[in-house]
Amino acid sequence: MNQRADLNQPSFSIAAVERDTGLPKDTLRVWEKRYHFPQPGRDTFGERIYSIDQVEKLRVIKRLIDGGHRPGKIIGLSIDELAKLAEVSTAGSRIHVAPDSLDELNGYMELIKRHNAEEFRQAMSRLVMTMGLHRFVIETVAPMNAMVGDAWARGYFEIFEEHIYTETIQVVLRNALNTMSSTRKGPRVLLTTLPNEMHGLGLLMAECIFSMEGAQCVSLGTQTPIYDIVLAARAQKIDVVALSFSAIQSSAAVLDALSELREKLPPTVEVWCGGASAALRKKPSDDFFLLSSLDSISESIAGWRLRNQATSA
Amino acid sequence: MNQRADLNQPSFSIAAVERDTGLPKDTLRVWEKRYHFPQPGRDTFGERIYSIDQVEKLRVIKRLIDGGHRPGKIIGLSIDELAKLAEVSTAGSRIHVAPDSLDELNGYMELIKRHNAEEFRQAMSRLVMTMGLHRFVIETVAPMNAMVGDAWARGYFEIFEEHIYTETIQVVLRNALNTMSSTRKGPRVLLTTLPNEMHGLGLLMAECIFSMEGAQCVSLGTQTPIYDIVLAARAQKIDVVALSFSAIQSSAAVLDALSELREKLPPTVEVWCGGASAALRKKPSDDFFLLSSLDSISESIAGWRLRNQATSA
DNA sequence: GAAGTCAATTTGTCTAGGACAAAACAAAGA
DNA sequence: TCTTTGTTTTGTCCTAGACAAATTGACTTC
Repeated sequence: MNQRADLNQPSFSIAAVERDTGLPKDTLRVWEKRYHFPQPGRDTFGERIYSIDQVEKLRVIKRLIDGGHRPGKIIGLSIDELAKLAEVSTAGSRIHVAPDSLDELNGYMELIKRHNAEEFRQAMSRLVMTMGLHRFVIETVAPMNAMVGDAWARGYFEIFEEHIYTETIQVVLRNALNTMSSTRKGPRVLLTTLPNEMHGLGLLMAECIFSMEGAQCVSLGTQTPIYDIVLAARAQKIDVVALSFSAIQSSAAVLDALSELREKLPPTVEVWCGGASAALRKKPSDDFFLLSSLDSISESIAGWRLRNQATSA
Repeated sequence: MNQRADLNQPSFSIAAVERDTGLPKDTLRVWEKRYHFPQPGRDTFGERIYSIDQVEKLRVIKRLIDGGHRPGKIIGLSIDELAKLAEVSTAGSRIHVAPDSLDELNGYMELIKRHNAEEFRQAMSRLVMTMGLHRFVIETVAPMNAMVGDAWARGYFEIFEEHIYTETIQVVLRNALNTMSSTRKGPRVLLTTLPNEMHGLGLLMAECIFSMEGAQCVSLGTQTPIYDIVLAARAQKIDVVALSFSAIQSSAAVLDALSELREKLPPTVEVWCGGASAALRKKPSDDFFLLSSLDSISESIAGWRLRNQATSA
């Protein structure tokens, strides 16, 4: 219920921790028993109170687990050791940008950090104009998302700075989308996220690419129940359901949901999935088609056109 | 884990039911004990298996509960009785609009119901042009929000239709916002919602009115932790923090949070609150200033200007 | 008749400890 | 190097009970 009990030392209920970290209550309790972390205090009613430090450590741990580490091995480590581990494991992974543009991107990050929100917005708007929307999304927004995520995990960014970043990019992308005239030639694509997935920026980026490839996009925003995705697909005569996943959710839940969606959707409607979630890459599945990157949307649409050139109007 | 036990009769694990209905696992188990519904079967491992009928009934029940009914009274009813109840419950409620424009608004609702999403969007865009943004927000969007909410509670609208409505209005409003040049004269206003409050449409409507009154808006989107609102207010040199509340949250939690926010914010920064939440109207409070309607934003800004004409640049 | 107070009921969410399948790992064999 | 086996780890489910917060209903007061 209450998120902080004391004045200067904010504290979290188990439900709040679940919301903030993505770790289910059951898991939090069983970790406490098995690994002796986190060891929350108790309030007057015997209910767990997590400190801000514990929540932050849990977030780092969650991130590492999503990246392939195992709970038992890392839970005992200190914050510093975890941070070191995080750097090592992120170092060799994505964020593959040309080194020179990396400097440029870091410059934009600095704008946010120095709270020049307006200047940042103008810089982004200018970039869309000069690079074009397609390159802007793929070469600027995508890597910056990763950088902002890292900066936040490392404690360099505050939550509100991430919010300002997200909001600004959203404004710029939506503005660009508005200026695009809608075609009537491509596949009808329904864009949304499953329940519990609240990150809408990936969705918006996908919508940009889809639209530029000539798809007719219908966005439902975030968190649409499976049953309603099915209803919407029927009502809107959808060809492709495109879903976006961030890294937070548990693999089992994601795959389960996708299997249910596939089952309830007419066989002619395709399911395309993209995003950072490791769940999508675990095993090849017949339940959905994996968009391995934003780039692959173009090819996928071309493929769809080939498959459907006979039937499509 | 497994979603189906039988071939033609899909069945749901407790996790799947939680995802599809929004009812927490704990609640599902305690309902079973107290009200003897739902009474799921068990698989070989003794785990609950819910039938599709049970899930559907749960969805209806959830909707009625969100609409103010109480679990104990309605869980025993049959599907038909529940459906009847849903129609009656919202029959005579608020929504105060001129009767002639009511017909017009109903016409727009019909567009969504008939899934002419594109036509609806165009109609809305046209309205902004002819009425002007100010009147559009207050005379069209505000009452339509209420109508859509009612339609959903009555079961006339599906969730996905509400999503399409929200998404469309958002596109139209953001587009209108973009075409507005930013001034440098008015108060700097930070717009956001507290954690657990995910409805962003009210925020966007407020941002439209604020901007037209010459305020310099900084939006953080939804769900900003209190501590980060304070940080952002300092970093962005904010004069007014504007918060939006929908009806869902509990009064105590809202008032608690507002009191905490007021305490941590510098005294010079004002807190303005608006939205449907009953919590705001319970008692007059020194912690915040109540924006009783969207109209009152204009007067409030005028008042702020008077108070600050000496100090403001 | 409207509004406030207080007790009784309802309802959601937390607690505890235990169980077990599925996933991940490690070690042996082909 | 690749499969196959056994072992450990790990997440999610189970039961049963407790209790505060929210709601209701009866009662009193202005």
